Formats: sequence, structure tokens, C-alpha cells
Amino acid sequence: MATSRTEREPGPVPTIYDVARECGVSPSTVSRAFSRPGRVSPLTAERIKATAERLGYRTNPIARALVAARTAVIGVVVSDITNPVYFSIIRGAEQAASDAGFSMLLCDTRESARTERADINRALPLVEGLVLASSRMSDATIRTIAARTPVVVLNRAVPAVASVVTDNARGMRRAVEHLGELGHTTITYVAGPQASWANGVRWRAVQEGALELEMRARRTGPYSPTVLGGLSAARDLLAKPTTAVIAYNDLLAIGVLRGLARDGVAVPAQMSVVGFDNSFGSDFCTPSLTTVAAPLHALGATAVQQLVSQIKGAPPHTAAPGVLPAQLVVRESTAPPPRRSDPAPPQPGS
Amino acid sequence: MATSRTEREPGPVPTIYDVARECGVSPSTVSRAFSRPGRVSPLTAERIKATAERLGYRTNPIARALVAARTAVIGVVVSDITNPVYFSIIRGAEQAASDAGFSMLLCDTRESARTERADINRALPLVEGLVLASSRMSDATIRTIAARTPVVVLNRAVPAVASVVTDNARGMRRAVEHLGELGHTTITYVAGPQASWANGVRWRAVQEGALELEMRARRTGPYSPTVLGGLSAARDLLAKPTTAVIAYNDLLAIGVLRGLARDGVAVPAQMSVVGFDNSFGSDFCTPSLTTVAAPLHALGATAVQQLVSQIKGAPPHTAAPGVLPAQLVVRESTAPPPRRSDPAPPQPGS
DNA sequence: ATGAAAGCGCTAACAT
DNA sequence: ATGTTAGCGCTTTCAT
Repeated sequence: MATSRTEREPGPVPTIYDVARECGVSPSTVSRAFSRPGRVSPLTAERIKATAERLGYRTNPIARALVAARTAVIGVVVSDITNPVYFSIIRGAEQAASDAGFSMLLCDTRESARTERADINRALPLVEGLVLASSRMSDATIRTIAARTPVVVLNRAVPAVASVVTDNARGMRRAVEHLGELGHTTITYVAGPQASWANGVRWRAVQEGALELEMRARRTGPYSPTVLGGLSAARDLLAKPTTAVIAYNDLLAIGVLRGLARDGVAVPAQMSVVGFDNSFGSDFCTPSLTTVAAPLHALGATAVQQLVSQIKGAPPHTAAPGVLPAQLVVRESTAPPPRRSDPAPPQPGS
Repeated sequence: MATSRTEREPGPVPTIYDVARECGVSPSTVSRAFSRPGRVSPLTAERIKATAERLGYRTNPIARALVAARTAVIGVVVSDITNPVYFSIIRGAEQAASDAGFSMLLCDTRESARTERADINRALPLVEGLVLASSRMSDATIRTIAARTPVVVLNRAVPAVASVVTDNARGMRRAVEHLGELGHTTITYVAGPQASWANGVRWRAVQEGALELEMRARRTGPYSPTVLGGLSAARDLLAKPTTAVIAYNDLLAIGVLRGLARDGVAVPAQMSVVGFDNSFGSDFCTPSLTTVAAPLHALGATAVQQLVSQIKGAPPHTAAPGVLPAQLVVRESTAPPPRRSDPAPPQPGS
């Protein structure tokens, strides 16, 4: 009995049997009335729904799950819920899930591949599928999981597994072009986590863009993709002769902004800064951030939609990752480089 | 059969029966070995674990849930996942849940009491308890739910239901004192949602504090608790003769900051602005925001801990809400009011 | 279109 | 300490 908290239960929860008895039909008919409408005559269906309503009957998803392997829950695993990119992603996911009749189990793995494994093992039997956002696990591990259950990977391309990504290359290309048009000749990329797939792709795109546009691309890092990480990046930046910076993401860029301000470097007058994601805060930091806007809401929603269609039996789109467009948002943190005659790059010290 | 996606399953998943047969013991012994260690001899327990490991057996939480009413999942319902206050709250909750061996089902109700009801109905049978963060439902509805399942309410006090809140009164009191010490004599409170319990409490605290310190308290609003809401509040503010503003929350305060900047009002020189929450972004907006820091992480963690102890059979702490301390964080958005001789309050227009 | 009956995998009395 | 047995609430053949 589940009656350690007896005083709560205001009478037992009604089951299909109660509804069946009350209705003068068999339990299986009641079951069908709810699980496969159409397999029961409209009239009896109506009657059943009515008495069910009256008795306060709700189908028990646990019981259904045990026999039918359907829990109507999907798992969404994120690497760090503290990162505002996930706001919109999670919300997009939640909405798509809700629209498809699914609930969302959320796991925050705190940037640890081990926590991620553990969370997944715990969640797996409860969920019908998984969205892995910014997974820190190896491709092989992910493939193993995908072999047992529907999986969609977000922000990363894993061969043979369905995935949805931002068009990092084009987005970065636009950022590089923008800086080129402003007259910059050298770009420093402030790198994010080594383990991040997107980090590699973005850095490569910067290099290629720079090459084509006859600019120089440097790289510094890796840094933790946080405001704090950006703060230390800013310090390192002082040593590099550069007039423009593209950061792995907005958090890092905001940290760079603050670090440069602290060190007396004017943005954008002396240094231009570009972020990536267009996540919460990038519009009200100072100066507001020029950034490559990732379609965050759509990313979350698309991943869930793909997952749901997999769950419903469609074969996963594993041929190529779904690529969603990015867009450059120009704000106040970018401008032409200082002219030669301007004061030399500043030295450290308030 | 759950074999619409047959090609995934690499053979059937082993059950306690498989382990039992392989081990030469009865299924219930295997069950006990996992669900109540100690009720089985150390030796056989060892043997069972070993073969289980070898066979790749994992206890099926669905089956367990059906009979034992334990899913090891708690539900966390938030009003708007897009609000950065939830970052830390959710993370605190996730961590506490994880520590207690629970997973977290997250629902975003998008500020709608109806969505909230629907989500809860969907989630209820899956979860062992609920944390309701900033619920928009009525006290009566919440009590009804709490009568059926363990519930902890966050950011709101509901009589007869366990709840965890920030010490709004003291926090606001400190904010008012701070403004008083700076020399302000009038404070305008920028109100959040009418339906928010915290909004009422905060406004009352501002009034009482002002009364005691012989200041004047005005109120404007309600506004949606978002940056956008703050933008329109800023416009309305121009009509009020005030030198200091306390906003319902940081989002609103940041909006006010931006709105005032847009309208040419210097903060803090001409107007002081105080927020509430100390949520993400309040430290890097311009000017950085003086705010009442709510113990967000602790709020989430405490709520979950209380919930878990309820789930484990402890009686809910319904006598009085758990009150967690708030703390004033002074940053750049507050300063003494402009002197009489300074230019009159600015008029609208760029 | 509906009913009867057999489980899904596990836990919890009740025996032993 | 361990085995036996009876379900948890539902879906699903297989009959009718």
C-alpha cells in the first residue's frame, strides 16, 4: 500500500474498473475509449467519458507505461542550466513537448560527462527519448545510447545520430565579414571549452573566413564559457596586438567587455567585440553586444519535434544534421579599428 | 509489444526473473537485494549483484512505481522559465533532488494558471511531489493539490501548505533604509503582477519602511515583470515627482534603467533605482544594479529538501513558511538625490 | 464493437 | 533469511 501518507488520500483514485462498473461495460472498453478513440462506438465512448469525468478518473500513465512502454515523457539533458542560452532552448523544447502531449524531464549535468551518464541512466527508463544539448560525452557513448532509445543531439553533430545545429559556419562568416568591412585586419578568437563541438566548428569558420578575406586570425584560450572566463580572457588579450575579438559565446564576450572596461580599454573605440548566441543579457550589457544570433527557441523546438517523430516510429534523420540559420545582430560593441595615429594599445593597470 | 522500433533493442531487457533463475534464488530475493539492502544475507546479496551486473540488469522504475508508488521524480513548476531568477532556483532544486536520488520534471506554465493546472494534472501521477514556484493558482486550488500529494510552495505563503519564501520584508526594509540614508524622501514602487503574492508583500514592506523612516511611498503599475514591462514603467515614471525607485524585481528594474537612459534621465545622478532578486544580469547592466539579493539557490534547494522529507513521511512544515534571509547588494544605480539647485526633473523626449 | 483473460516487472504481505 | 503468492492499473491478443 502507498499509505504512509494516508491522511492525504480523499478516497481511492478511480480506475478503469470503477468507470467500467459504473457504465456497465468491460474494463477493456474503457481502456480503448481513452487509448484508441475510434475503436469504440461513438455512443459508448461518450458515455464512458462522461462517467469518467464524473468520477474524476484519469488514466494512470505509470500503469500504461508498464505495459505499453509509453510514458509521454522526454528527457532533456543540458550541460549547465545556468547558461542563459538554455532559457530559450528549454522553452522551445518545453513548448514543442507540451504541444505533442509530452512532459519534460530536465537534467543539468553541470558540465560533467560523469554526471551526464548517471543522469541518463536514471532517467532512461522513464523517458521515451532524449534530447542531448551540448553533451560532453563521446560520440561512441552517444551512439550507444541512441541504439537503445530515440535521441536527438543539439548543438553538435554526431555521425549516425540525429542532430540539430546552428549554422555556425555561416554565422561566423558573417561576423568576420562585418569586422572586415569595418576595416579590421586581425581577429582574435576567444575559445570556449575544448570538449565543445561547436567551439571547434566556430574557430575553423573564423580561420576560413579570415583567410578568404585576407585577414589574420589568432586564437586564445580555451576559457570556461562564462562571464568569469571572459574576465580572464580580457587580461590575456592585452598582450595580443588585435583590434577585434570574436568570442565563443555571449557569456564569454560579456566577460571580455567587463574585463576590458576594468583595464581601461574602450569598446568599441579601441577594440571591437563580437559574441555568439544572442542570449539574454547581450542587449543590455554595456556596450550592447554585436553577436551572431542562434535560433535558440527553434533549436529546442526542432529537436523535440524530431525526437517525437522518432518516438512515433519515423526513422531518425541521421544522414545530415538539421541546420538552422544564424543571423548577425549588429549592436554597439563593434566599430572601425583605431587609426594608426591613435594611442597605442593600452597597457594593463586600471 | 513495444516493438515498433524493434531494430533498436539489442535483445530483451533482463528482469529480476532472469537474475533469479541465473542465481538459483527467488525473484523476491532479487527484488529485496535492490530495494531493501539488509533484508537479505550479505553473501547472496553479493552474488545477486554480481549476476545482475553481468546480465546488465537494471531495476525498472516504472514497474516499481506501479506497485510501490515511488517514481523518484519530483515536479518543479515555474511560472516563466525565461525569467533568470529561475536559473539559480532550478539549479538549487536540481542539485538537492539529485543528491536525494530524485529526478526533476520541469514545467513552464508561461504565466497562465490554466496551463499550470493542465501541466500539474499531466505530471501528477508521475511525480512523488511538487514544488510550486511562483504559482499563479488560487490558495484554495493549491490546498486541494496539497491534500493529494506532497507540495512545497516557493516564493509565496499559502496557509496550511508548506512554503519557503525570501525574507521580503527585511530585504525591502534594508532597501528603503539605504535610500533614506542617501537622503531620498520619496520612493516609488514599481509593481509587478497583481497575482503575485511577493508583489503584495514587497509593496507593503516599502510602505511600512517609508512610514517609519518618515519618507513618502508611491506606487505605479502593475507591470509585467520583464524588461519590457520596465521600459513602459520608465515612461510612466517621468510624470511622478520622485528621486528613487524600487522595482518588484530585477528584470523590471533593468527595463527601468534602459527606459530612463532612453529618455535622458541619468541614473543614479538624477534617479536611484533598486531591484530585487540579484538575478543574472543585474551585475553587468549599466549602471550595475543595487538590488535585494534573494537566496535563489538556497530557495530551490530548501524547497526540494522539504519536499523530499515530506515524501519520506515527515509531516509538512505548515505552521509557518520557511523564511530565508535576503541581503542588500549596493552597486552603482543608487546615489544621493539631485540637490534642489540641480535641473528640474527632466521632461520626456530623447 | 465489445468482452474475457493474460500478463508488463516489480513489491509486499504472508509463510516457512 | 528466503520462498510463495497476489496483485498494482493498464493494454492487448483472442474470442465472440
